[in-house]
Order: sequence, then C-alpha cells, then structure tokens
Amino acid sequence: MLDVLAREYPETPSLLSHRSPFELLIGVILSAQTTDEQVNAVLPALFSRYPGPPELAAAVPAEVEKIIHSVGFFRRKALNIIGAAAHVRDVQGGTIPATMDELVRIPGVGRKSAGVILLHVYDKPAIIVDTHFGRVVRRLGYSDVRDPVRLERDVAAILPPELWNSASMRLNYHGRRYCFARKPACGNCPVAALCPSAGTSG
DNA sequence: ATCCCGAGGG
DNA sequence: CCCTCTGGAT
Repeated sequence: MLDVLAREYPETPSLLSHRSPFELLIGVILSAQTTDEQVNAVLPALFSRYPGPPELAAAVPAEVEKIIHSVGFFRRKALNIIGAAAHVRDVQGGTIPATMDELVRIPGVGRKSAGVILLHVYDKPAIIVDTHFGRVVRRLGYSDVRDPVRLERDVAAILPPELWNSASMRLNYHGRRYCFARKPACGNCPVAALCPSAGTSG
C-alpha cells in the first residue's frame, strides 16, 4: 500500500525548490519547526544582505537574528546558518556536499534536512523520515519503531529506490493533511479502509 | 493550557 | 533515553 500512496498522491511542490543550492541549504535550516511560507517571507531580505557563503559566514549574529526573527528558534538558527556558511566555505570549498554523511556535519542540518537537500539539489533517491512520514508508516503497519534510521531501513526493504522520493513527499503530505498525531481525520482519509489503525488514533 | 514539529546536547 | 528552544494550532 505504501507504493499506492507514493504513486497516487498529488505532487506537493516545495516553495524552496527553485532556489540555488546555497539558498536551499539556508532555507532548509531555517525551515525546521516552521512553515515554508514563514521562511520564504524572510529569505529576500536575508540573501539581499548576505548573497553567498562568504558574506553570511562573516555576519554578525544579532543582525541575522533581526532578519529571521519571525521564523522562531532565531538565536540558534542565526548561529546555525552562519556556521553552515562557514562550513561550506572552509570544509567543502564553497559547494554544498552531495552525501548524507557530509550533509549532517553542517550545523543545523539533521537527517531530515539532509534528505531534502539530496532530493531537491541532487535528485538523489532519499527516504526523508520526518515525524509525519514515520507516523503514517507506523499506523499503516509497515514499521513499529520510532528511530528514524531503523524506520528508514524498514521502508527501504519495501519500496524500490525509484519510489523513495515520491513516497517521502506524499506520505509527508498525507500525514499533514489527514493523519494527524493527536486526532487523525480517518473520515477524510482516502486509505482508511485499508489502514489497520483507522479510528483508533494510535 | 497543552501539543506539535527538527536539531542538538546531556 | 531525557530535555530545550519558538511560534502556531487547537
């Protein structure tokens, strides 16, 4: 059934996907725990003031905090994006790395953000396990673990790599639209009839 | 008032 | 495992 969901759900275009690799990296870091709309609202001012890694790496944190204040977590995010700019400049020669291992060494980039970069910058197959994706997979009965690495292994054993990206995007979309953590909208869910957890809110 | 999300640190 | 950090949703 995971492959059915991966194939038949609507595309959910990322508001960040048309930007340069550097801009996408910074946007992804700012997107943690926030909406793409909130992030997009601050990016023009941010990139106008700090067009690339050298400028952002040299930024004064308090100045960055003012610009990104509305995205939340602004203190750590300001330090993270400045640190990320310094990291790609000093460790990666100014380019955004293309592997999970390298990406997660960038300040503010965890496995979820790294997966988004692999998908949107490099078109690499990636299973992007965020809490929405994991919750849908567990409720459908395809995994029973919380650990993202082990849950990713369970999904990789079921889905061929050519479906990983669409499954990531569409199961995330499904989780956000119907499969709520607290009170899932099973009455509106298109696969409730096939879901072992339908109506149980478990 | 409480929960929800991702990253990072203890 | 535990917890913090913001803002938005309920």
